[in-house]
Amino acid sequence: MRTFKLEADQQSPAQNPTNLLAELNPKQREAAGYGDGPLLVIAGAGSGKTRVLTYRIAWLLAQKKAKPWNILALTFTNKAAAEMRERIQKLIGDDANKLWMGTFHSIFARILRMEADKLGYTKDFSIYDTDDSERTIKTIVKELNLDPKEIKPRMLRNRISGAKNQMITPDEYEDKFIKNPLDDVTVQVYKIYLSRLRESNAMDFDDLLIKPIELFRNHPEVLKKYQDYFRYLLIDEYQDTNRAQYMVAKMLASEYKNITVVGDDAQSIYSFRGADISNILNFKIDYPEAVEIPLEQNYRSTKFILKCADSVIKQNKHQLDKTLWTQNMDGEPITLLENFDQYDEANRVADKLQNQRLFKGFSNNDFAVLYRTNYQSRVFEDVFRRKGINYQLVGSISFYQRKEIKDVVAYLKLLVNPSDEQALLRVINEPARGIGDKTMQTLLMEARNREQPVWDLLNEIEGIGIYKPAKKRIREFVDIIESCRKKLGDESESMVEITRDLLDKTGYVKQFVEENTHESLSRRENVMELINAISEHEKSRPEATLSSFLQEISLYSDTDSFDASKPAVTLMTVHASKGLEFPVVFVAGLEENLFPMGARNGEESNIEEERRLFYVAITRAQKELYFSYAKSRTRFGDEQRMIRSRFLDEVDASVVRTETGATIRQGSRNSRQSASGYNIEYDWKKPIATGTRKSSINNTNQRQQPSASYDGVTYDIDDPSVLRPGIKVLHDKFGTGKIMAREGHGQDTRLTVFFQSHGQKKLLLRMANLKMIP
DNA sequence: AGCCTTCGATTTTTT
DNA sequence: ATCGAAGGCT
Repeated sequence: MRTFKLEADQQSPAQNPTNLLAELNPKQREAAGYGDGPLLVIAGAGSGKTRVLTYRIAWLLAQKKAKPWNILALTFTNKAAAEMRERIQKLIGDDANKLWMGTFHSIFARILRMEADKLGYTKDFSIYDTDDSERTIKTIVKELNLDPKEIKPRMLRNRISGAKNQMITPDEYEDKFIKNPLDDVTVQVYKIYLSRLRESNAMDFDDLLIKPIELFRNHPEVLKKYQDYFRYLLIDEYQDTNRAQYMVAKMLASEYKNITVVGDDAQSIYSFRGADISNILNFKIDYPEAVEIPLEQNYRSTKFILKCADSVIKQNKHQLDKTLWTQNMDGEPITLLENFDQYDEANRVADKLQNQRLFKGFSNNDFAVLYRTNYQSRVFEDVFRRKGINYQLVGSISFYQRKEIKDVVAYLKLLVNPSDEQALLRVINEPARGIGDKTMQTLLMEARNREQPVWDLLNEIEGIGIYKPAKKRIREFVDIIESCRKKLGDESESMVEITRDLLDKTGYVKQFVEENTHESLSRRENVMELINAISEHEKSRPEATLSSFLQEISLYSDTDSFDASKPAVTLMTVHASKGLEFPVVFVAGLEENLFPMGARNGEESNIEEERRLFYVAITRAQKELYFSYAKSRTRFGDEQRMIRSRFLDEVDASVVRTETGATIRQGSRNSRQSASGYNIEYDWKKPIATGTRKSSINNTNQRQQPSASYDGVTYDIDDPSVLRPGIKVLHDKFGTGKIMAREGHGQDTRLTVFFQSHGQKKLLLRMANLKMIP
């Protein structure tokens, strides 16, 4: 948002470097134009953090302090990196393409590719995602004759990943942590897992951060090379770095100490994957000469939204004290939507949103619906589809996690990296070609005994005791892979052609065509889409290889696909929304055990992180903010009563209203309920802005068409889902009445209403033309 | 070996 | 409610 405007617009900053920082506020300018040495920028939500980073980079270049390739900027998502690069490009032009800018994972994957031989890897190493890691661990658990049902591979993976993140080796784990049999198993599996990865020429996500440290430690000359190369190091979202990221950054910066970190402790929401908030808190201890610059002016949100956010974060005990302020307007109060169930919730949000679009000139891409867990998106998708509201779903079931995509990718990984055992196991019998479980188990055992990669064994299966027909099939399989692999080195063969050839020979796509179901055809479509992606990668860069494609997609996340310019409502998790902003935000599912989640037995640290997450959600909003919760929700297939989130009791009640204008003051769900169980005690002294507007519209209607036997205030129903048992309504013919029951959804909603003068009536909502009475 | 049925978990959040 | 995995049957 450009709230700030100085005279800078008269001249493009790129044309006149001295004016480059003119459009920043004094604090921002101080940060962006800071000279050499460590710099800590504590940037509150919406305070122009990205702006500072982009201008700082542009400034460094303009001052000729560094060439573009001497600057390394690390972000948390590819999307953030791409956006920053784009912004810098606008300031300085195409030199922006030469900057080293990307996620920790992608940048270090690149470096590891270049230095792979020093670590005993080839540059074509595979990257294992969480799923690959878990499968590898499951294989190990089985080999140890343990029951994967008892010893859950997922749990082991979490433990091992946790250890790796904190850079605890198996030996150290053994020394420090063995207290029970489970720890024992963990160490055992951990050790085998590490060697299995190495044998497979594969790295998991954690390795991409740890291996550079190993590299730099064992090869000081390599470290020196990169220290000299990356003269300026900038790190975004520093509060979410884990131990390994912290270490690698420290190593790179130790020579010149030109390290700028930007972060906000209030927005630390990734501790579950090892993020360590003390990294940012201790920055000044690591670099005593560091200068700290706080950015506290918010340019994003209204005063009300900011006040709300502030009241939330103030509940946290372990939080740096800071207060954001803004010159923006007060704005509208925040509205709380109270709903029956998740369908009611989605419908209500949809109606509100359409209303806002109609009456306030918002468009679809001004809206975001944020929720705690991905599965909540389903209902919204359903309802939005039915109502014809365009939406874009961010995250959730990732394209690259679909089975058919993972299969094809595994084929490609196997081509590029023959040692990739996980890929081999995945595709050797996909589609089914008669190489079954028994055969593979035998081969795996034999491979372990001979300490040989399984793939090597496939070429010499003669002496191994396996089912005869399987041998022939294995030979056929090996032939296919090797014939395709040969083409890899051939300049005249395009990546797309090789892939097509592979899919042709293996019959992978044919199976979908033959099956000819809705499902299988969609799978086929997905595979075609993957081929498109390969084609595009191939065209994008002359030096592109299958290997570079695979590495790129391994680190691609679906949040990267978010497109702010799409004319669609955005649906995503709060986590995915970090760093983004929307004019109108709906925070859905504000219920105990959902948001906050996992708050059993009062683990305070956990709750504090949930609260920070809530804070992140609130601070995404620029102009209007809605909270919503459902009293009942279907989870695991059955209905559950939900209690509204404690967060709703914590927010500053002076800036939040229910849509009928009631306060949401604390304790209302215990002491202020009507007999029907709904809060119908209103505070009309402070009607919310939208309510006032609605009632004035309603008043004009009333004048044209006086209602039966009632002359009090009535309210138009802009959203039918407020009509619930206990609510008083006015009917044109029957006069005043009280809703007794409600059934059906949408167009079909029927209400049972008891009218004082006409008795009980059943009405079809869309025909009844009801008004609401306070 | 491959299909079919049953059973169980799944719903944190992500590179 | 929906999905994948394990186990039993052909």
